[in-house]
Amino acid sequence: MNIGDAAKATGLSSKTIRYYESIDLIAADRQENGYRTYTDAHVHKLRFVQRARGLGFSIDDCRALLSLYQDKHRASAEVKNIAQKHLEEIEGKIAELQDLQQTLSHLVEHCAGDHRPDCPIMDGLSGELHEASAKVAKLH
Amino acid sequence: MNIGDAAKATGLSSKTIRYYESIDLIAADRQENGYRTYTDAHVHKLRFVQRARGLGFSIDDCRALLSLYQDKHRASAEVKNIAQKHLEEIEGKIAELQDLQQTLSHLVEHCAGDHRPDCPIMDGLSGELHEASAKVAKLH
DNA sequence: ATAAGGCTTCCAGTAACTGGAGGGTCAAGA
DNA sequence: TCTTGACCCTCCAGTTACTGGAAGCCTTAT
Repeated sequence: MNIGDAAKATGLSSKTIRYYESIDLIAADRQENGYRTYTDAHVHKLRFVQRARGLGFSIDDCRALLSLYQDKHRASAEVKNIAQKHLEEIEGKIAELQDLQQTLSHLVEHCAGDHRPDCPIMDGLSGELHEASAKVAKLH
Repeated sequence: MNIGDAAKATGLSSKTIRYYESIDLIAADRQENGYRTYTDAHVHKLRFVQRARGLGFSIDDCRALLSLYQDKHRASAEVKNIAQKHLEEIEGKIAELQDLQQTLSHLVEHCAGDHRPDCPIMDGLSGELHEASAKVAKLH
């Protein structure tokens, strides 16, 4: 199977597959003409990484997960540990974004959005943001 | 005021302030010895950008906001438009992350995390993820 | 005189690709 | 047989918003 077929089979782009090889994540065999060749085993690994990336795991996490994937004697605790950390990062990011969302939506709601220059968003950005946030915080 | 003092006054690092100058975001005056000089007006602009960045606005958004900040005849609609778009992006990201969080926490909860190799997380990554997601979706 | 600190510029690296240039390879149709 | 189009190859640059570090000047205090 050439790289284009592997790409179709995995949902990754050829570029991305070459990139993964360049960072020693997933190696491919080569034909005489220099073309990369992919077996079913290669495709399974690529799909594995594609799914892990889709869940937001970093390439480094993928590297670790891939090595556990191929380790018959792995402890599920190692896998869980990686996933748990990633989950906590995601939860942290959600909390951060929700904070921003609170502050921003408050500002946006109070902006007339017309031809006049007066603007609570600008007021917030030019120095009254903490006060605004404090007000929002009080409401909850 | 030298760059170090401007840094302390704004909460930005000297490096970052120099970077903002290098991308033509906020220019500084120069002394005879080549040192940058900052006035109160400079510091206000720097703080403005620092707050906007803190709310997650991109540098390009900051550029636009800064120009509106200095425009006495701006229409608040322009500001609101930028903020609204940004807010929508944030809400989109929150939704994405919550999706990941659902799927991941489901997988993590069902992993024993012991010495044995059996692992629902690995199962998910190696091909049963969609089924797992579907199950999670059904629960809600 | 020298040492400590602050200032300067410039280069490289970060994460994970993506786009594009320039150029081989292969199979099918005229 | 030639050519066309669809592949494939490598290498370089660009993306975001900085951050770290090297090499070297300026200033102030001891």
